[in-house]
Amino acid sequence: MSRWEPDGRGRLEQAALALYAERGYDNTTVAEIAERAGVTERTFFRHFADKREVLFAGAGALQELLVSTVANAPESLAPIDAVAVGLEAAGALFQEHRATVCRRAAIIAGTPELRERELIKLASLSAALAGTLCRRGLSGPAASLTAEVGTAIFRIAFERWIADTNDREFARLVRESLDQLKAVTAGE
Amino acid sequence: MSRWEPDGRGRLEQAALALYAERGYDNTTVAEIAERAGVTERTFFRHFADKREVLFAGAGALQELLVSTVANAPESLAPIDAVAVGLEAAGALFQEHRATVCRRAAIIAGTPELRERELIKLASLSAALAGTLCRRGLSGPAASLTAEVGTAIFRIAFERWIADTNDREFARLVRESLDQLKAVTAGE
DNA sequence: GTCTATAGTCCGATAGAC
DNA sequence: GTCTATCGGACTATAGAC
Repeated sequence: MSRWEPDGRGRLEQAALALYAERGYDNTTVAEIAERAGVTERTFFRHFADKREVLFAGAGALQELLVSTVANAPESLAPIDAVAVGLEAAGALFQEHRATVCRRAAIIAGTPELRERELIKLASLSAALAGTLCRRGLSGPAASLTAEVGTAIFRIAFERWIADTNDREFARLVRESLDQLKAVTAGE
Repeated sequence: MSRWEPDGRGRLEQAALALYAERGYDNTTVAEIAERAGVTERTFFRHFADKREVLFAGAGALQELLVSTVANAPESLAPIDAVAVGLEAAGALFQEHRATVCRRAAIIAGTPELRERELIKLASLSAALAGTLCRRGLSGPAASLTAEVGTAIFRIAFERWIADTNDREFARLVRESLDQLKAVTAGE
């Protein structure tokens, strides 16, 4: 039996998500989140660098899964297709938590500050991806471009997955977006 | 003769750029910027929504130029090539202010907070571009994808333009990146 | 766990330009 | 008179320092 309830970090994440959804991000103070989680304000800032970061706790795992999947994809796959395989694998991470992921997405979409944070997470994803592609033998500029295109596909597939009422699989939306991309860039 | 020196806004922009470069973004307060510009802190916040925005005053003009160029590009051009033409035109906006643009880029690159803001400006660019492409008759998803790819090319061409010691033309770097993109997505 | 700097908001007042 | 730019000061919350 410990002095504190366990998993303060997890409770902070839940409290934040709930409060942001209830009354909006701007109308929620860190003090309120901490109170609902049963910890002090100070504890919040020990777990999360700032008020936004609490919504992006899972980003690291997503990035790791994506990168390792791409790194281990068959050599025979073209770089862009290796990336697609990685995106499909990453998609599986939130495929089962659809309700929570959607709530979270709605909060982010309605708050410019949070959109900024989301975009820099995606930029970090893109940089990590580019590094992995380099290690697969792609030249620097080509790797950056492929990674950027990969995250663009991720963004758009995710958007469609959220909006989709038919609950189609994320992996399928990735494939569709990739095909469309190939069509769009095939010009000349 | 007016009560105040004219163009307080412009002076604030210059003061901010200078101070951010001298002592870093984090070590500069809004009060200091205002003081150097000869206005009060309050005036700063009437011109700029926050401390970051002062570095992105020109973003609106860039976006307008890009969008109108794409909107007026020949119908015969494939969407992705119309976007490329727009990017080249946008590039001309900073081609002549190389020194200032580079200083600004260096400050942004070294400050995560500013990178976030830059990314959301690019996202706004992408959204505006997608709208224009829709008006050119492209379907929604294809327009979003093309716009995302277009801003990816912009990002990478800009990066290379900044790093380039040979002072190659921005337009040329856009073309090179586009060609590379076509090669990278041509797989299968 | 407390203390503090600073970002950013809100109220109102003032003075010139048109 | 209306419109727009300025200033003054008090106020809250974030975030970092001690």
